[in-house]
Parts: sequence; C-alpha cells; structure tokens
Amino acid sequence: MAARRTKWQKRKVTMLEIATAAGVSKTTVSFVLNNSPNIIAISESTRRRVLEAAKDLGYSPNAAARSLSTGRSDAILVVVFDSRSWDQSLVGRLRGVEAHLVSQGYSTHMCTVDGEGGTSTFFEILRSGRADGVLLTGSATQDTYPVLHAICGQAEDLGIPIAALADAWLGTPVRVAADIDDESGGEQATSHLIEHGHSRIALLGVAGQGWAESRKRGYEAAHEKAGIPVDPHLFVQLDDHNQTWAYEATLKLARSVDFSAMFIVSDALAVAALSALKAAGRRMPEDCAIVGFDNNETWSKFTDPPLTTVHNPFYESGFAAAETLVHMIRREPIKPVLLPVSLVFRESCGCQRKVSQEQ
Amino acid sequence: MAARRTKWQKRKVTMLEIATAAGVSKTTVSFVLNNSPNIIAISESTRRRVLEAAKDLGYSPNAAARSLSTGRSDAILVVVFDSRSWDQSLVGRLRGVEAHLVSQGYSTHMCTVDGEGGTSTFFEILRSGRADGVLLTGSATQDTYPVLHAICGQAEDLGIPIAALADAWLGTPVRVAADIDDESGGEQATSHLIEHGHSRIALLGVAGQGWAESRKRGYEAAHEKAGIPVDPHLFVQLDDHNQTWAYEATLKLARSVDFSAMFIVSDALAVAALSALKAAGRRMPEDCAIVGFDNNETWSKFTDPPLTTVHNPFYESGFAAAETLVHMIRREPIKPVLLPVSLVFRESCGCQRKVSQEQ
DNA sequence: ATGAAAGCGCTAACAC
DNA sequence: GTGTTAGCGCTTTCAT
Repeated sequence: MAARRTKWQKRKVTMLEIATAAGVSKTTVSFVLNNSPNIIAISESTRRRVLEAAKDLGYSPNAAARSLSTGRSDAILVVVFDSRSWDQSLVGRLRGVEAHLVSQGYSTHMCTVDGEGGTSTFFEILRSGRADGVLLTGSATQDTYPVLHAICGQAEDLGIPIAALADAWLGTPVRVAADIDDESGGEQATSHLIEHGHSRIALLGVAGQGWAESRKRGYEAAHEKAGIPVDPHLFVQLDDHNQTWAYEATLKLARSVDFSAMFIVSDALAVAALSALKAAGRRMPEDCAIVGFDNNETWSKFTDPPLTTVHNPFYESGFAAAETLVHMIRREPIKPVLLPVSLVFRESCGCQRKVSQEQ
Repeated sequence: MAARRTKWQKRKVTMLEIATAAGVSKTTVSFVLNNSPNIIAISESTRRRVLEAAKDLGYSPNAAARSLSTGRSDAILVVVFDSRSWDQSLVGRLRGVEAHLVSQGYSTHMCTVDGEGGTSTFFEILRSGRADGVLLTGSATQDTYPVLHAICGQAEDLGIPIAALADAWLGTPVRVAADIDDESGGEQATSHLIEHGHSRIALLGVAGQGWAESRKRGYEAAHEKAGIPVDPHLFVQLDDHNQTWAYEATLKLARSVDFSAMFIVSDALAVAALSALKAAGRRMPEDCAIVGFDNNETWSKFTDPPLTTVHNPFYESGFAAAETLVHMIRREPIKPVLLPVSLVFRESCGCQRKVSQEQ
C-alpha cells in the first residue's frame, strides 16, 4: 500500500537528514565528518551523536556538491599515451597508481591518447574540473607529441599539476614523478653479458625515447667499466618501439656483423629479436646470449630460452608517481624518486637452468 | 604593478559571464548550450550570439555543478577484477570502452579489485554519485566473489545499471553486455587440429570460468561434429588461470598420456604449455600441434613456433559493452551482443610457414 | 522568444 | 560549542 512513490529509488541521505537525526545543524555535521580544523570546537558527545547518525543512516557525501563547493574534485586523471603498444606494464602501473590514490581519497579518471580523437576527452575532463592533477604514462610518439604539448599547456593554464610516470617527456615541462633506474638496468644487463665472456655485444634500442636512451647509456657505461670499446656497428636504433622492425633489423644485423650477445631494451622487442636470431640459424644462448628489459610477468619466463631480463617495478613506480602527484596537488614538498632495478637471471644469458621452474 | 591578484589562476568562465557577453540570461545560455527541448523557442540570432560568446570566452561547463543539478554524473565506473593477471586484453578492452564512452560524452572512472582493500573505493565512487553505470571486467575468483556480490547489491540499491564485459559472472544478476563467441572459437581451433589429422587432442582448460568452459564446449562440439569421441583423460582443468600450474599439468600429461595435439584455452596458458612440452622433449608442431586462444598482439606471434590461435576482439568487445551499458543507463532497449571470432593461422598447428613475417 | 528564481548538497566565514 | 547563511555553477519550472 503506502501508495505514492511509484518507484522507490533508495533516497540518498543528505547532511541535513543526519543533522536532524543528531539534533544539530548541517555545519556541525560537516565539521565532524570532515574533521575540519574547527573540530576542536565540537564536544565529544556531539561528535559521537553525529557519527552515529551518519552511520545509521548510511550516509555518503555527494561528490558533486562537495566539489562544487570546494573547487576540488578529489580525482586525478591518468592519461595513457599510445596504449595500443602497452600491456602488462600499463596494467601494473595503473594498479600502483590506484592503490596510492585510493589511500589518499582520490578516485581515478582515465583517458587514452592514440593518434587522433581522444584529445577532446582529455580537455573536457580537465576543463570541466573533474581532475585535480594529471598523470601521464606511456610514451608519446611523433603523432602524439602535439597532443602532449597541448595537454601541458592546458594543465598549466588551469593551474593543474601534471606529472609523468616513469619516463622523461623531452621538450615538455612535465616533471617525472617517479622514474626507474634505466641506466643502471642497462649497465647490469650488459655487465652480466660481459661477465659471461662476451665482448661483441649488439644493442637493440629505440631512438628518441628517454627510457631507451638511458638503457643504452647503461650499455655504454658497462663497456667503459670493463675497458671494452663500444662498436657503433653493433647498434640498431629503431625509430619506434615496433616489433616488426625489431625482427627485421635483427635479422639483418645477424647476417652482416659479428656478435655473440645482445642487449635489447625491452622484452617485447627481445622476443622479436629472439625470433629473428632463430630465423638466422642461431641457437640461444650458445650462439648468442640475450638479455632483455622489463621482466614481463606473463611472457618473459616462457620464451625459449627463458629470458634473462631486468625487472621493471611497474607497480611500484605507479605507486610512487601517484604519491608525488598528490604532493604536488597539495603543494607539499616533493622529492625525486628513482627506483632501483635488478636483473632476473634465467637462461637466455647463458646461465644454467634453474633447478625448479618456480621463478 | 597591477597589484592585487597575487596569483593569477585563469578564472573559469561561467554561464553567467557568457550570458552577459551575449546580452541574454543564464537560462537562454543553458538552453542553447544543451540543445535542450526548449531550444525551439530560441531565435536563431540569439543562438548564434550565445554560441559565439561561449566560444570566444572558451567556456566549458563545470561538471560538478551540472552533476549536482541533474543528478547524473556523466561518468561510468570500470571495475577491473584481478587485474594482476590481465595484460593486453585488459588494455584492449579499456581502449574500446573508452572510445565509445567518449563519443557519448561520458568519462571513465576506474578502480581495481584484487583480493582485499579495493572494495571501499568502489563503494565510495558509487555512493558518492560519481558514476551512472558500472562495467565489470576481468574475472572474479574465489577471493573476489564476495566483493562481486557486494558490488552488485550496492549497484542495485542505488539503481545504477551494472554490466559485465565479455564474461558471464555466474550466480550474479550481472548481465553480459558484450560477449565473444568462445564456443565457436573453441570449435574452430579444435576442428582445425582435426583437419590436420589429429584425433587425440589434449585440452588445457580452467574450471569454473565461464569463458573457459565455453571454449571447452567448443572443443567437444568439434569432436562431435567429426565423429571423434572425446577422451576425458585428455582434459586438464586448472582451478585457476595460472601459468605455473599449466606448466606442471602439461608436463605431467605429456608424460602419462598419449596425444598428438593440444588446444589451450588462452595464449598465456599456451606459452606455459609450450614450454612444458619442450621440457618433455617434444618438438612442435611435429610432435604436438598446438592452438591457443586470444591472439595476444605483442607475444603470440613470436613464440617458437609462432602460435596459431583464436583472435579475441578485445577492443571491439569493450566498445560494444560500453555501448550496451550506455543504453541501459538511458533506459533504451538493448540487444545482446555476441562477437564472432576467428582463427589466426601461424605455425604451431602444423600449417606451413607464411611467406613473410608480416602477420 | 526570453528571463526570474528556486533549488541540487555541501562548505566555510561569521555570528552568537 | 553551535547555528545562520551565503554561495559554488548549473538546470528547469513557471512567468511573462
């Protein structure tokens, strides 16, 4: 019976209702619920009554109202560049980002930027005040660089902090919120190969990408340290992080120059190279030892041979980047983050097979 | 000079300002900008003036204010279950989801649910009115099933539509917004193996997951069609989508029963199986032909041998699912979506090597 | 064809 | 210690 109310949508509880229930005013409720500075001026008993009422009624603040009133949105926007080419690394980072954001009371908006189109979303989200900060991830290519610049401009205009996750975005004012030690990784990888006795180590890199260039510097540093000259003929620098090119370039290299090992700046490229080397008739690691970079959880340990690679702490860097961004939003001091990386030994480098498959 | 205004934050333009600029009232501006039904009552010239002013001033509506006023949020929440185990499939789907959502003026909130913790975020986002609809993706495991149920309950209480992306969530009221034809995929894969002359085809599946079970049904259907009896001894049903288990189970199977081919319900599991088969001394495809499922863009073509697999249209299913969810939100009629899948022929099934590496 | 005005739910400056 | 009240920017009903 209780006619009226043709369709009963569970009414959202408002502050007013809980104020009434607790016999106080909205203000008091607001102070209590937000633990606002004025909370000191609220008696313990009132506080308790309010909290209780809020709980009983199942209160949740309305985000829009709060946002309208405070001017904040308590959300950040994650922009993924060229998501097409990203896999677990992206997912891992996203998990880390979200984990920290959640702990700080922020929610996560997401948008992707691939070539065209997507741009507008980004601007709308930012301009409509849906985000208090922006986190960039992925890596911009030639197509997306203009977009990247527009994004930076927009964020600056709006006074919204913007930070990059794990990669330098050259030529932009974007600060890297959390980076990993790409150079050290490249050095560890290369040094390990050198320890295995190799002196002609090929390098498969990507030109123009900060992370790849750093890894390459690590490769050079390892040579320097060992007193081995680097031979530029052993370099292949792709114009883009592209597997097909990696395959072809490696095939060509294997047929034209002499080398007994190879450091590849990413696992995704490494599998392509592995495939090309096999096509060139080489057996790994006997005819060519290999080390990659990233340690993709799902795929890298099941290559043939299992790939020795530098572990990239995706989750951790996402977490740290979010942390930095939140500091920026709150105008708190921030310290640069450089996460260490380390080598995961499997068989492609020439190390012996592990006893169990457990790694 | 121009003292005052110590820090100049580009003032957000409001409707009032554009109203003033155009010499009309807020109401008119709102009507024009939203193309509201009353737009018919706005003279073309006024309309143009308003539009022009809005453009000149670089106006963007404030999302919070609009949301507070309309009760909508123009955003949907994507919940990713067990994101740990997802890679490109997730990214592909997310891209699809976002592509459609953007076209409809929705923004995307994201949160993950892994074991513990994350739950709260979810509820907060929903209860604080930040989302008009929920899209579930990933697959719930035993740990996360309770969370899943809580989520469904919450969404229902709030009257917020909730839909699943590409997988049935057994025992919940969640409707599948866009599914792919897992069964047909399993059948195509198996039939192809049968055409290659195999009659003892092992199956590596996952128990309790809708998608995996469907793929298995396809395997059985193919046998039935070919008049080949299925031998349950050839089945391995993992309790979870776990590569280590897949490796071990396959190794054991290879050593205990006789089979000349294998259908594996996912590429991730397939690489583990491939590795195990090699460890058991088999050469592929000669000693064992293999077909997987998913066609991971980055990894599946560089396995050794290149993996023949069923292409899973991740992007498309994300797109379609978002489409359905939007229909649900708008209370428009919806039609079930079942995307077709097809086999990608490479070499692990025994087919000849392609002329170029181009696929 | 257009405008006035009443909210939407919350915050915070200011009174008491 | 606690309450009043004036917005925040937008939508929408109802006048005109």
